[in-house]
Amino acid sequence: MQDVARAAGVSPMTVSNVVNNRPHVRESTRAKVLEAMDRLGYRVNVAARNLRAGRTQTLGLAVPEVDRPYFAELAARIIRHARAAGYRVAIEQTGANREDELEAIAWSRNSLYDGLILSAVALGQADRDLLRVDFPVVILGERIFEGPVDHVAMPNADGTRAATAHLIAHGCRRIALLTGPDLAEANVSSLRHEGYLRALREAGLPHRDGLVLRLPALDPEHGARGARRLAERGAGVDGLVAVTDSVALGAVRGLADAGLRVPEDVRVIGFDNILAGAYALPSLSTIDPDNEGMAARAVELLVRRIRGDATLGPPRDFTGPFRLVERESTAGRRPPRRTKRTAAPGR
Amino acid sequence: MQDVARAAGVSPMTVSNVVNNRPHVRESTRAKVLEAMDRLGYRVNVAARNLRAGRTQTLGLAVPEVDRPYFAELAARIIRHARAAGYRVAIEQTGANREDELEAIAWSRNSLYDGLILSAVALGQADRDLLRVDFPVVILGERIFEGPVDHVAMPNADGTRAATAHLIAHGCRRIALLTGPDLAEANVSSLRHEGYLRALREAGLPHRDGLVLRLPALDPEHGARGARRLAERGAGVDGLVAVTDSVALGAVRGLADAGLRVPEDVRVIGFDNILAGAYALPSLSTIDPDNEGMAARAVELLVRRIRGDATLGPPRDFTGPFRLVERESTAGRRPPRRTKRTAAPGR
DNA sequence: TTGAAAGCGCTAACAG
DNA sequence: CTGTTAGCGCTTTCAA
Repeated sequence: MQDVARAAGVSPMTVSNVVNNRPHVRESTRAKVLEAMDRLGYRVNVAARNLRAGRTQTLGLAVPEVDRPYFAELAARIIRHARAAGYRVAIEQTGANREDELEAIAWSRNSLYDGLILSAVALGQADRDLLRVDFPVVILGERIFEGPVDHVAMPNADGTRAATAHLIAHGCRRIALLTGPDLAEANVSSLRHEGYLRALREAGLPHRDGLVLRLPALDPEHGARGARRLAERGAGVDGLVAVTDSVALGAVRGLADAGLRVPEDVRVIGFDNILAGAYALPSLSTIDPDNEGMAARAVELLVRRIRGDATLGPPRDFTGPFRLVERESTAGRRPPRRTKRTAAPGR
Repeated sequence: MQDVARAAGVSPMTVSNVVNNRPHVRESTRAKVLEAMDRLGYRVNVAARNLRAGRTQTLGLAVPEVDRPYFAELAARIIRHARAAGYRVAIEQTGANREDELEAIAWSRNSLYDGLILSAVALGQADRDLLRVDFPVVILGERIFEGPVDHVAMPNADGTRAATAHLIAHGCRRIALLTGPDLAEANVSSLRHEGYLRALREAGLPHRDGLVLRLPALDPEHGARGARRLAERGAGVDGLVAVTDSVALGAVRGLADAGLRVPEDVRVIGFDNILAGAYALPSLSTIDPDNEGMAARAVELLVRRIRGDATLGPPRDFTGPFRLVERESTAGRRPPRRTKRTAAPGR
């Protein structure tokens, strides 16, 4: 910048003003500076700017794994909204473990990001105090009640309850649940598990322990394996709720491997409404937790906290609406009439 | 840091040495400093460190869209390898357009990242000179011949050629191609298109214009739409090559919508070996371009360039091997007996 | 083993 | 409209 200033015959300050499109620069001066910048191939040093300005115009986004479709789609949405608000997004991968989630917060505070959106899956009630930081953080997806930071939560229990009730309404009586590891903390798996139990209770159906499988990871591989195990046990399952769509898609596969058809033999429903579910065969029924709205709200909240918006008040919990998306995997024995969607629902 | 130094009764330099785990610090001093850091809740300011050190220990990764499974999986791999080499990764989204890809390079040079891995889809031969920058860049996926930077390329043409030959070997005679927009530049779509044509030629099969569909985007939605269009045309297609797995999965769906079964009526093969293909129904045959090897090599190359490794020589092109992964979508008329194995991912 | 001095490149605040 | 001054927090260099 010094060099550009010298070359253009102005002060570094004026160069700075031009670089940042600030007003009060005469057109002729601006032109001179731009010419010099161009000639010398000048590029701002963002590190210096960040240091001086004390902010980076960058939001951190910490997710368990970038290659799980739900989080990949979430990241794309967050990036879109952040960009619209003038921020870039840096993605951190936490591997779904508590230490890395806390580490993500610690790192973020090292003046790397102006704020952090944390898609927490391993943090729980007990970590409340660790979140008591003087740094804008929004927790996404989880519900750590009364936490010291803003939350954009999913209707986990209500969603799974609706999903389970949907299967019951379609005549299923022996409904299995594929869920995740059983941590002490309330998390996606336990909350969704709860919704499943509630729906059974409300319908007066017995809860059978053998129909609940806890998978070590929420991905298609474990979904397929779990579904196969259920089928091989001969539990007579006629409905299956998976706590995520990734698991549900794997489960459909696993059932097919065991010779069971979806939805004829077993109806399957997931949670998340990932894109792949709409194009799967059969297409996957699911709970849509208003992903777009959650992303928009998380970014909006975070940006307002960063800007010190006083009208926000103390940290709050937001839980959005959900919508049951009915597709082929839970369709009636006879496929619906709308020819386009009904072709080859089985296999 | 000043504060910590004062509190511990040492100089800032000593604090710095402790923070960075440098040797030559007496144990008792280290303990004193750590205690003070802890008590004051000290956090390094990475912006300042970056400015002073002139490097950020961060690699940029520019991909068209983070939520396309191929790129999401690529990102996860790059992050893993980078972390092993002591770097973090910041992901940029280019939206698959030329301006943003060039912009990614420009931004990266603003002392934000130490190097950039660019998964270029819109840059071509004509942009060679724009890549002539004094900054470590590795291009991934594309093949801009004789470019001024390192390339880790995919065996695009050879892969699609093998995929097409595979269909021919299975008796397909009217093989369609679902490819991407037809840019002037050589890109994924055009290179894979070329491989398809070569295989037809080598088998003495006629090339029919009506069997090649150029989709506006390489996603399941357009894949499904394209496949439906082909089916409705009554082109009598018995095989289908898609330039990516995402398109192929959509195509299977579209064919089903049109009442065609895969593989019985139409055999389908994709390219990329994304995870979802292994768990789809039917599981998707595909070309595996050694994704793991490509990611490892890209990171290794970039890191060596950053470190100024002189043994590397001038920029080079690397093209890895590929492997045809045969799954249900191209299986013989009778599905194979080994149901278990077909679901196993070819990772 | 520790410390002092200097400056990375930029911009806020104010002066001209 | 443009320039001067000062310093963000850290680390490289060299001396003690």
